[in-house]
This record gives sequence, structure tokens and C-alpha cells, in this order.
Amino acid sequence: MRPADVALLRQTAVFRDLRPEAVEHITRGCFVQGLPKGAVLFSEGDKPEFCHVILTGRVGLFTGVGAGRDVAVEFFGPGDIFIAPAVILDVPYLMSAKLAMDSRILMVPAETFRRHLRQQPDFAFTYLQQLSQHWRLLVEQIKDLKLKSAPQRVAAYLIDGSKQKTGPATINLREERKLLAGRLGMTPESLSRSLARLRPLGVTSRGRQVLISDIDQLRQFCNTRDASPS
Amino acid sequence: MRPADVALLRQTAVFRDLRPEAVEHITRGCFVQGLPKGAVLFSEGDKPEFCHVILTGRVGLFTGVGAGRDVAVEFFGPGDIFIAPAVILDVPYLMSAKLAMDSRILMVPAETFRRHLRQQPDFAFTYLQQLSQHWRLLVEQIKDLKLKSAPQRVAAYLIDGSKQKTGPATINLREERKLLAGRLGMTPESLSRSLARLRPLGVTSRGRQVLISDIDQLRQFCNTRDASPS
DNA sequence: CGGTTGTTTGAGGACGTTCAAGTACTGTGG
DNA sequence: CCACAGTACTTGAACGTCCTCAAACAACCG
Repeated sequence: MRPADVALLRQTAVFRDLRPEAVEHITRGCFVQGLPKGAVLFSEGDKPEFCHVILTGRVGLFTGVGAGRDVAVEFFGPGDIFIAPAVILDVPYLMSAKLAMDSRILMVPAETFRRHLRQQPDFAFTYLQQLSQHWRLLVEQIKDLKLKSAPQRVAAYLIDGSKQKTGPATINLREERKLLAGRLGMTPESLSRSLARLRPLGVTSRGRQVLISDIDQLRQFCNTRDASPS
Repeated sequence: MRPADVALLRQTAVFRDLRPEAVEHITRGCFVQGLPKGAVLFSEGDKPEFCHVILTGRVGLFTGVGAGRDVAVEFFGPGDIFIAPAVILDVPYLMSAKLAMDSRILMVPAETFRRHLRQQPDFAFTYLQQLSQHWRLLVEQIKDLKLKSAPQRVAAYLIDGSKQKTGPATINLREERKLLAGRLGMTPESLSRSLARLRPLGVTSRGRQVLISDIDQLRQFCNTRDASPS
């Protein structure tokens, strides 16, 4: 591993609080891969051989890649360890992993990862915290899919992705719209139309830039039972 | 804790492989509650005070309980530790927990649970395995919601819930249909209609009993892109 | 600059919801 | 044991949302 990569790793939520020698111990036998956008790390049904940690970039987890349309289940960014569950249980992946942009990925051999989880309580706990956060991402997504309309899901995503909590905000969509549509459980056409329907509520979008004039107004729209237009 | 409850606990996936003294150590300060169907263990937005382990019975996690309709996100049964993520992170629950039938619940004080996760590597790892399985449940659910039709989701649920892997099967629906409909992301009416549409494929239902004449045929129906009727 | 890919907009249709009524089930008390 | 109330489940009709298909437009990259 390059020193720069080690430095990146030391900033991540899971490794930040570990003793330096523990980090070094875990990363022994690991390596880093710099891969281009579109690269596939593994496919649905594969047996896991590595656990992956994102140092830089963005990775999407997709399903139905081969047949039909591929739909994104969730995206992860720097510091995230993704689909360790398959590694922990040593069972085939339920999703495929594809880079949403050029990324640097730390590859931890599956057995190494499991061994350190068993032997290093601190590591197990910090990873448990991250998996807990990721669990909550999926829960929120299921809630949104089950009881929000398409425009409401888009609005919720914008609110969640903005650093501002109130008033006006600017958001950079972190993935292209086609992929984002899948993550939100709709087609690209529906995403486009949903954004159009949010325009009266102060949402304007140019490319990946989205401007919101009033987040609170959007939040209110998200929580109304009735998503009637204008 | 009653000896019978201890015996139940010793059969669960998480506690089965722990040393007896470790189990006893963890359960010190815990207590068991026998509660009736419909009882609410906690509500969305509450701060977690206990981690819950199901000894017997069945618990549903719901959202939007107060306003609108309450929708089930997932159900858990004996041996499951549920929503520990909120406990681990010490953040408010995203869902409410309601008993789907009379149950016995082991209540582990939140701080006790966190402390043992930190201090007992075996416990952390076995729980990590369970959370990993639960993670995969949510992933499967999201996949189904995003790329299966309502009848296909019902079929997938039946297949998943049956002990047989092939040929004919009998399934006992573990929750009433109203709640099951929410779990499957549809209304009770749609569930009823979906089951009706599966009839030509050899699915007959009487109450909570569902008979399938040929699981493989159902499985094929699940995976077809086109869910055209009959 | 042309080709490819991503995004918007339109029209039509399928799926699922909503509302409403009717039927079957479950448990309770007479 | 039966009658009854309350609930769960089914079925029907109308509506709305979202998807599909198709075309035009914009953006990006070699």
C-alpha cells in the first residue's frame, strides 16, 4: 500500500479509532486497486474472495445486471466497507458491484477480514457500527419505496444529500441520473418528470447541479400523505 | 429469567455457540417479558433503552404507524435480535416494533448490550453474523420491490417461506394478510388479487394455509421479465 | 465534428391503489 | 351450541401513478 492510501484509510470511520498497529496488522496481505468507472468488482452469485474498502471514488451495488435492466440498490463512497455480510457469512453475493466513477479500492482477502473480525474486538465493533449505519440506509429506502410517491422519493433524496438542514441549498448529484433513478426505484423518465414536478416547490436542476430554494418546503412535501401536483 | 427461557436462548443462533458462562454474563441484569399480540415494544423516534431478543413469537417492524397506514418493513421470529443497530449507534429508532402474535421477549439493557459487544469478541462476531443475515433480508426485499410485480413478490415470498425446494409444498403464512401485504409492498386488496392470479400456476389458499402444486413453476414465474396474466 | 450516450418530453397502456360493497372467518357471550 | 359482533378477506369499478415505447434534444468524448 502506498503511504497516501494508508493515510486515506486512517481517515475512515472504521479504521480511524483503531490503534495504528492494529490497522497495519489488518492491511498486511491487502492491496489497493485503482479502477476506472464502469469496472465490475464482482457479480451477483460470485463467491466472495475479498472484502472491499473504498478509499476514493464511488461504488454502486446493482442487481439484475445480466438480464433486463440493472437497478442500483445502494451507493457507497470513501470509507465504506461494502457487502461484508456476504464475506462474513461466506455466501454468494446478492448484488453486483460496479464503479460509478474512477475509484481506489482496498482489497482485503476474505479470510483475513473474517479472522480480524473474530480476533480484534475493536475492529469488530467499529465495523458493526458501520454496518448498523448501512442497515439504516436500507431501512430508510424500504420505507420510502413503500409509502412515498416517486416525486417524494426524489425530494427525500435531495434533502438527505444536502449539507444544509434548512433554507436554500445546492446539491451535487453524486451519480448519473440513470443510475440514480434505479436507486430511487423508478425509471430515468420518471426521475426527469419528478424533478419537473418539484420545480413549483423551488427545485431547479442543471445537469448534476440541483438548487433548492427552501428545504423546509420540500421536507413538508415529503411527509404529506397526498402528493397531488402544484 | 426462568430456566425455560434460558433454554430457549441457548438454542438461538447468536447464543448457541457462546460459552455458557458468557451467556450467563450477558443475561445478568436482563429480564423477560411475555406480551400479547398487538403490544408495542417501542415506537419510531424513541431512543433505544433495550435490545430485544425474541424467545418465542413474532415481531413486526412498522413505519408510519401514527399517520396513514402502518406498513411492515420486516418480521422477525424466535432467536432474532432486532434493531440492534439503533441500540449500537444509540440513535432513535426508524421503525416501531409491534408483536404479530403473543411472544416472549428478552430485554437487554442498551448499555449492557453495547458493553458486551465491545468486550466479548465471540458475541460481537456471532451477532455480526446475524446482522449480516438480516442485511441480506433487506437487500432481497429491495430487489423484489424494484424489479418484481406484485404477484411475483407474493410468489417469491411463498417460495422463500416453504421448506420444500422443489415439487409440491404447503406453507403456513406466519402473519395475517393485512400485515403481510405491507411487508410485500402492496395493499391487502392487491395481495388478494395476486394470490388469485397465482391460482392458474397451482397456488391455492385457504386462510393462512397455502398449497403449491409445483414450486419450480412458481420460481420460473418469479424470474420472468414479463408478468403477463395466464 | 460525428457518433455515442444521457436527458427530456409526449402519448398510450398496464399495474396497483382507492373506494365501496359483499362474503367469510373468529371469538365472545348468551 | 348457536347467534352475534367485529374483523379479516374477497371482489368489483374507477382512477391515478408509473412504465413503456418513441422521438427529439443536449451533452460528452474521441
